[in-house]
Amino acid sequence: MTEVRRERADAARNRRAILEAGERLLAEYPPEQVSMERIAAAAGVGKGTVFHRFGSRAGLMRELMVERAHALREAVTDGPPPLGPGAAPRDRLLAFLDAVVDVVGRNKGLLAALGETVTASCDAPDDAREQHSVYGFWHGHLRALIAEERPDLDAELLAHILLSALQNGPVVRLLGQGEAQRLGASLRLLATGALEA
Amino acid sequence: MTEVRRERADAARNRRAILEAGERLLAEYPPEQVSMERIAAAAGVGKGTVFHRFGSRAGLMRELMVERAHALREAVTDGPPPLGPGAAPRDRLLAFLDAVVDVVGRNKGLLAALGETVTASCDAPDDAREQHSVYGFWHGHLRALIAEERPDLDAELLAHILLSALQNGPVVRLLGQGEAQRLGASLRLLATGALEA
DNA sequence: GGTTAAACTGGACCGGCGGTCCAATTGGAC
DNA sequence: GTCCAATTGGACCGCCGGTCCAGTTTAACC
Repeated sequence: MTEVRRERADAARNRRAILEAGERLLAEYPPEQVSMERIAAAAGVGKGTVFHRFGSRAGLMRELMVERAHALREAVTDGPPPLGPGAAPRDRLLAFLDAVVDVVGRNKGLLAALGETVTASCDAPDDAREQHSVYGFWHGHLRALIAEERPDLDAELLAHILLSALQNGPVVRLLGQGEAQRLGASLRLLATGALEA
Repeated sequence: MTEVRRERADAARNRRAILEAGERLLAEYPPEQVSMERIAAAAGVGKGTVFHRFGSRAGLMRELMVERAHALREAVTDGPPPLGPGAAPRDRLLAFLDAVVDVVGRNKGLLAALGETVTASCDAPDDAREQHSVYGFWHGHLRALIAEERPDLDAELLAHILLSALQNGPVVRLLGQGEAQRLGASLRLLATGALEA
């Protein structure tokens, strides 16, 4: 039984080119102006190639988001406290909120595009798939920390509410103007207020 | 100087038909499946008529939302306490949160469609226009109540965050399953926690 | 009741989107 | 070098939001 048929060299090269082109375009234009065709052109490949590798627009956005959130994910699961394991749940939660705000702040357009995806996918899919997405990971982490600190609260829903701020248009606009610190402060205020209620 | 040229009878009739068709379709299908052409067909008019009266998809959605939110708006400005003027800001705020959750819960798809509009319009427009929209009114009311109770907090941003829960996909899904009470409870928890911090 | 200007109507039409398809090309195991 | 499968890219599809305009309807005025 040989290896599972590696990805061809040119395919890997084009995959990188597509991801980088998408990243660059989303950093410069609002998501509704970044069509799949434009990404393909900017990457120097055909449209069919993009869909062959990523399946759909939502698939590409998901991969982009996974890339951007990778460092945070590792810091949470394996890194040092207060973000990683070891600190008190309350401290981990506050540190995580700041870190998430930071990631979103440095990728304004991307989260918006992902938000549309999340919203649209809420009509049919099984909840299991959500667990593998970036949103699912963020939500699961928040929920676990809240539940650990205050098992009597509705951690599931509170986690959704805290994250939903990051999909709100006016809030994201503020983030784009460098107000990340301000958003972090208000989110921490809400979180601590709920935990101490 | 005579009256300002009333709307013609057939135009008024078609306007009603379009609004009712849109309302009906949005109640039954997710917003991305409700195209302007479908609304026109369901209302028994041509597509051009719809665009003539409402300008754009966003315009239609805005009008629909204004209709749905009309009762709440009046209750807030002229109705009895605790929703209307007279009660303590804190009580008005909690009552308002419940009322907003109720409106959104009975109009699942509509807010989602409006959310896309709000998000998209965040790239160019002056903030003044936002004041006239339903979102603008809700946000302004919340902000004023928070500021009145706790002038030291970031009322502007906190109001946005509280409202953003209503645009979050998973949260709206819960609302669609009759969990309005659960959402109201968590929002009240967050609000009271912040006010007492 | 007839005249008339303006408001309204609706369907053909437009560019662009996400997504599909498949003939031609390319890579790499042997 | 051979050969098969993975990959490629652009033509193509149906649909969308939005525009246009020739024809129709309304209602104000005489």
